[in-house]
Amino acid sequence: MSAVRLLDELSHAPLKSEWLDTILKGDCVAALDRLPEKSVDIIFADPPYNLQLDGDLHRPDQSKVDAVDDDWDRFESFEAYDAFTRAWLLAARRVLKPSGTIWVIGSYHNIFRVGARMQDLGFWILNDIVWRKTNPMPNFRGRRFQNAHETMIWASRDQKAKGYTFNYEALKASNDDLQMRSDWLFPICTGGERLKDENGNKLHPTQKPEALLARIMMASTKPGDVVLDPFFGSGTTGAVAKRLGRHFVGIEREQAYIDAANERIAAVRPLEEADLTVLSGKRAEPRVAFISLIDNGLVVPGATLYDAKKRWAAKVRADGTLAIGGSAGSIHKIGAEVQGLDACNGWTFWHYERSGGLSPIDELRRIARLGMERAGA
Amino acid sequence: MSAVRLLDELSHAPLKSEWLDTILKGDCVAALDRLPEKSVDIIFADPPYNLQLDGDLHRPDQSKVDAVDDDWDRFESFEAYDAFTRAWLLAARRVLKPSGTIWVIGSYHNIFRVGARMQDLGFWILNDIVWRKTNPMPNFRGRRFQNAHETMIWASRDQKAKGYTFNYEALKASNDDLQMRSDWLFPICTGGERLKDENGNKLHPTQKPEALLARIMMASTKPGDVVLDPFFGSGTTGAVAKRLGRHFVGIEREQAYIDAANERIAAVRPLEEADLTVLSGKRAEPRVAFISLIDNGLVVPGATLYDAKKRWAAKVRADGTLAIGGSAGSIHKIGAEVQGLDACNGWTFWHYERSGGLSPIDELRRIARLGMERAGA
DNA sequence: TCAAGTTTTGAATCCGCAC
DNA sequence: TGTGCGGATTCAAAACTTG
Repeated sequence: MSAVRLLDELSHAPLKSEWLDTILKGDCVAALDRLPEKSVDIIFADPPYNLQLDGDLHRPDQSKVDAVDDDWDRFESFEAYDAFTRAWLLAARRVLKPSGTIWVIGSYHNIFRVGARMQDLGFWILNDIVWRKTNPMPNFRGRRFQNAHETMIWASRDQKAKGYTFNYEALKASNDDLQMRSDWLFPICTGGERLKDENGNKLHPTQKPEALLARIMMASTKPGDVVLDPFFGSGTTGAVAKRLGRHFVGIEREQAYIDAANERIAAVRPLEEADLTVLSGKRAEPRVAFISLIDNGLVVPGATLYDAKKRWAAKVRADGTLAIGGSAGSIHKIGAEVQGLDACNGWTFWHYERSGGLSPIDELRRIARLGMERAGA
Repeated sequence: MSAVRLLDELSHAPLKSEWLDTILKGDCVAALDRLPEKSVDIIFADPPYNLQLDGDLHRPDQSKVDAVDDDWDRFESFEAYDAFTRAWLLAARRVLKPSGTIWVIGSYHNIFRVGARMQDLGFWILNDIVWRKTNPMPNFRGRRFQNAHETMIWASRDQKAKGYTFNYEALKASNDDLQMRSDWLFPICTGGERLKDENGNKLHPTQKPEALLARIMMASTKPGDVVLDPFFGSGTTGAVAKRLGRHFVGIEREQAYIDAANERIAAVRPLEEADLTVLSGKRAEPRVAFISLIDNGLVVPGATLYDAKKRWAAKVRADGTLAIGGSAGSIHKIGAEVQGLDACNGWTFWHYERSGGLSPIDELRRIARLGMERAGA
């Protein structure tokens, strides 16, 4: 693999072959237009999400949330965002080989608009993939569900496109011999992997985890393929491509990001060819919510639960809380309350009645887990 | 809850009040237009997915997969599907209360188009929710990832809409005291829950699991609310609404589905009202003004309040304000000021001296609330 | 040097009533 | 319809501090 080079941002001439494994500086569409048509095997795009944030958000401890308020994420309107999306998708499509595929990541703020534009332009959606975050930011005001995932769209160039790369067998082998599902579980990018600036602050507000890109490339590219990233940012795509023996092309406007990405990629050591076969994903231990026992029919609303000695009896409500006397709350809260303790494991404290007598609801949790494990919860 | 009734499909006159807990037969938009505006609390919509299936799909054992190939799932083009989507969303929006919310479920075939149209019409997305299936159909050809989830969009009527129902505390209590995430795990609808026709075949190709609808209603409705489902199908929404003490309105074109849904809903026994109580948090507690503690004699003018570590001491004045140094104001303002913060909860920050040491004035608020309850305030 | 406790932080469309 | 303000609200993991 050749060294990382930086191309002249002022030129508009078509590029020859020296663009492989380099970062093109400049506007996304202009840079794409300089690349030869049908020249890249896959595209990974992490475009601005158009978050439309309004005012500050504080945590319960009054600290301020460091929001994404960069200029590049501000658009006048949905129409402006749509026009931007259409333009870069069109330019990207020209560059993509007929058998190539494209990945686009987004959140609910933008992904629906992006997906609709992709379909309008003739891209053929193969899957939507959910990146479930192990450690998402909470919802601090308690007014919505915790936004715990992002969505990726995987599409071929058009409906009739054949021969795209999908390493089905390798993915299956890496997933306990089960075919890989459309929901993936990864932590967000933190720790040593997260690039920092000279002040120790995060260099880029939306750096993606390398594991995510590795899964994508292992699934939909072959060694030696060319991966294009039109919103290169901190260069995760380039770092993973180099490590996995793929070529990359990045496009990025900001010099600070380009410099950091070049340095980052230069430090990457490619894997030995023999190690490129299978990369395994991480599994999390399944957590069972009490309400899922109700969902599964293992517990019925209105049922009574007891402690082991039947000193207390509490009623299950449809919302998944327990009620006893005047108070209601989670199985843990109510268990603690009746005992006058600060904390209590409701799973082992509360019991349900069955033929032989009382059994802890933890048994029901075990049963529920059997179903969840199949889903890799 | 009144019995299920079937309304005349030919009439176009506006409906009076007899539409509650009934299924309206006919075209979705025409039926919506007959309902009063701003009359339903939430909408759950499971529109046609526009699957665009092309030819038959066979399992490895050569058996044919029973695909969704009904007429109602066929559209000429994306444009036709968009027009259909826009029309029913617009009609649904008129019927929704200003503080109401809407849920729409779909797959990658249609959800991006639906989501974009929703944004175009002014709906404000609150979350996208991923339904992860424990038992999805495998991908038989091994050319894509196993399509193991569907996506739901939860949105308010418009950006400024306030006061929508979200039972945050109940959801959290039912989930091991962790806030509910945007990825949910449920099995697909099978077994006894799945409606069968006279030949023992599935009655409806896309019957949704009741647990999914129960989670939705427990999250975003109160008992007695009205739930509208403009694509009623086999009536899952009605069955769950009745069981959970909510009203429903269904719209459906096919008589066979209407008949099956009516029969199904008639067999549902509602839960006891006591089991339907929704856990509410501090936000729902009655307001207590700090000065009422003085009125009640729980705090005496001239008393000194401290923070937990006695770093600051402030004096209570007869008008219900706190004074410290040169400044005076509410318990919250002064608490924030001494800490140099923008905001502060004075009830938990300030403490009063008693025999055992310091106690937060929030304790006094609780005592005051008990008095208010006795007085029926 | 290690263990234990504390602080920090991450793509966030994050309030509702009274006046 | 806008403005003011009371006061409610967080999970996982890394980084940092203390013993």
